Amino acid sequence: MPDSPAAPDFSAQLRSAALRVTQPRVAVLAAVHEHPHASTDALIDAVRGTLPDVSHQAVYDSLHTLTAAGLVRKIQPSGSTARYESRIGDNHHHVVCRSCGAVADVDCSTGHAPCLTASQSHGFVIDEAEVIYWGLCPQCSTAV
Amino acid sequence: MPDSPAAPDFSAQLRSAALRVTQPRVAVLAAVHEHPHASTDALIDAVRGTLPDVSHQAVYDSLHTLTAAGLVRKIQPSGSTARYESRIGDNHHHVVCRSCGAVADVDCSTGHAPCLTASQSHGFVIDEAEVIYWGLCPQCSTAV
DNA sequence: CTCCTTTTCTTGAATGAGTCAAGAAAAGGA
DNA sequence: TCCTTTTCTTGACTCATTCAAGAAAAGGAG
Repeated sequence: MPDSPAAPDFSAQLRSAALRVTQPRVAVLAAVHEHPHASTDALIDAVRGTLPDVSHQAVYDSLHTLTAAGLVRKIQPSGSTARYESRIGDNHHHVVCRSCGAVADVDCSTGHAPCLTASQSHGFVIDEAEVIYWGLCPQCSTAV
Repeated sequence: MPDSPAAPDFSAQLRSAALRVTQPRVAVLAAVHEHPHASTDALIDAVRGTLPDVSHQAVYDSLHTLTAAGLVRKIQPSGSTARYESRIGDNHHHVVCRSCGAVADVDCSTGHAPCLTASQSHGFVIDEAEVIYWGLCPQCSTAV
């Protein structure tokens, strides 16, 4: 009996990724969905909202596992601790505020796996192009 | 009397940036030029090659100062510690090996401040687009 | 050239995100 | 329901980076 029809079925996501369904993992997955771009610390707090006694380690482990399984994506702009998001597989990018660290999503404008074409690859086999736009968020740029 | 005509004049660079010319700073600047994309740790070692008794703190301070002055650029791909390079002001990007962490430069292919155009800026005032290409370096991709 | 003020460097301790490790508990197939 | 494997808890630990206080060096003034 699904109690929240609108919410994605996290258990099913875990199962289809061949992962065991555990309370911490479901809670972490839910937290990442609820708080896009949240830091590990913020996620630990969020998870403890529903599961008061999870260890930080369980959250770290879950995040690693979920990231490895591709259910969650880890981003880590310079000067920031690790952040996670649930929007995956659509090759989108991020804008990061230099002042407050706020993060927002940006779709890939150029259309076709755009930035994936490096001018010289130096023999590297490239599989992903990560783009981070740096600047100031509305609040910080207004606060002169 | 310049003893190394080919080498950039680091003292002059410091002076024109209105920074005091100190041995640690000159040595750090030289080390960054000699070892592009080196980690802080590697730079500390390099600097101690010429200045055996510098404290790690002096190197950290110098790197901060030089970065703030724009004489050096800091890059920090996910999962890596801080790295520094002396190639600045030409808006180039990087390829990073997922396996060994090797870094190489990539010029901006699209020509005109390319990636600087985000599709939706969410009200952010964007001043820089940072691109990191992820993949495997020649050695790591060959070592099957 | 010498003095004085300011900036920078040394030394040593502290912070904090993230990891490691051993045993206890939970998941899920037999 | 039992058993094996995976995952979680607990608690210690690592390592890049930062903080802080005093000592030393830089460089302009005289």
